[in-house]
Amino acid sequence: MKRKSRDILTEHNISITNPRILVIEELLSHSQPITIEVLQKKLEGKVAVSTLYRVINDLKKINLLNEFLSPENVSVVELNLHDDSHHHHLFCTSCGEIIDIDLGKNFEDNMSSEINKIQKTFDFEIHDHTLELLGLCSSCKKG
Amino acid sequence: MKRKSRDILTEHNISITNPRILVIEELLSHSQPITIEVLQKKLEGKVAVSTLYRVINDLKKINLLNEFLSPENVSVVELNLHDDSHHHHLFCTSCGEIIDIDLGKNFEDNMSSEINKIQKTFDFEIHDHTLELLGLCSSCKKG
DNA sequence: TACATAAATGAGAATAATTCTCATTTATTT
DNA sequence: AAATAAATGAGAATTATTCTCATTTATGTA
Repeated sequence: MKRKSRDILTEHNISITNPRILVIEELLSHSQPITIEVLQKKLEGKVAVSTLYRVINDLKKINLLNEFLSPENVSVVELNLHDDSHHHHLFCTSCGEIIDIDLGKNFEDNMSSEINKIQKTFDFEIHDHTLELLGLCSSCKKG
Repeated sequence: MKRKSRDILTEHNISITNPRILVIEELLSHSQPITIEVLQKKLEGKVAVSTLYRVINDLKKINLLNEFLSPENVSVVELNLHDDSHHHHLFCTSCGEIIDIDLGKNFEDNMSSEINKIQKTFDFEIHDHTLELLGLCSSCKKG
């Protein structure tokens, strides 16, 4: 894990420091996005809070990390190891779980043509889009 | 305008106060969403900052106002006069302009069926979705 | 219309998340 | 291994938002 974290930093051409390794290791050990609050707790005593924020910004700059907001406006981060970063999020509004999802190719194509129409209507040049789905996860909808 | 603002408050069954009237008037005079910062400037000297936030929360509670975040995480508000609040946003990432958009019925239908698939795949119960488009508005894409 | 009660306001203090500062430590390059 | 550049830690500063509480305003009732 430490090795992998180092390799990631090397590949991205930024210097290898302990805080960066620790942050990446922590994110690697999660398969899903986590809030900054949780990340902070996990690194308590190992990485200063100011450094944590700095590392997050450093990793964002080289596009190794995505940051976005949950429906309650809480900052959430996730590693973006491969450059196929285009995906969407599914939020459980009860427990806060967040799941990365991909949409079917058909649907993404559909969306592209819809976006084309909108570009023309509003004379915009659209570069990106986000789609987020909100609801209850399987355990919360039962409970 | 003042009359209309009063009527809106009456319809929604909350007490009619000056700060509420002023906030609603200000929002009525804008056809598009505006940031809290701008709203604050416009009401400077007329409504205390703490009251502004309180009024925003009051109006949100009765679903008369929507609040959301721009791509730069700036809070943006808009009146929601009719209950057909389902729409999406188009952001200019250069000047910050925000436009309300509706998607074609076909496309929304398409989205519904995609969402159905996702509900099954992840065993979620999806209640809502947001779609935001980011790009350059007609003047920014030229300049 | 006036009174009593409940609700809303203003001003500034408190809080929370994030960024900044700067002296010290750690990486990188040679 | 030394010199230079970059990153870090600790806490101060900043910003947006919420909270507190004494005062003002609105509402319901007689």
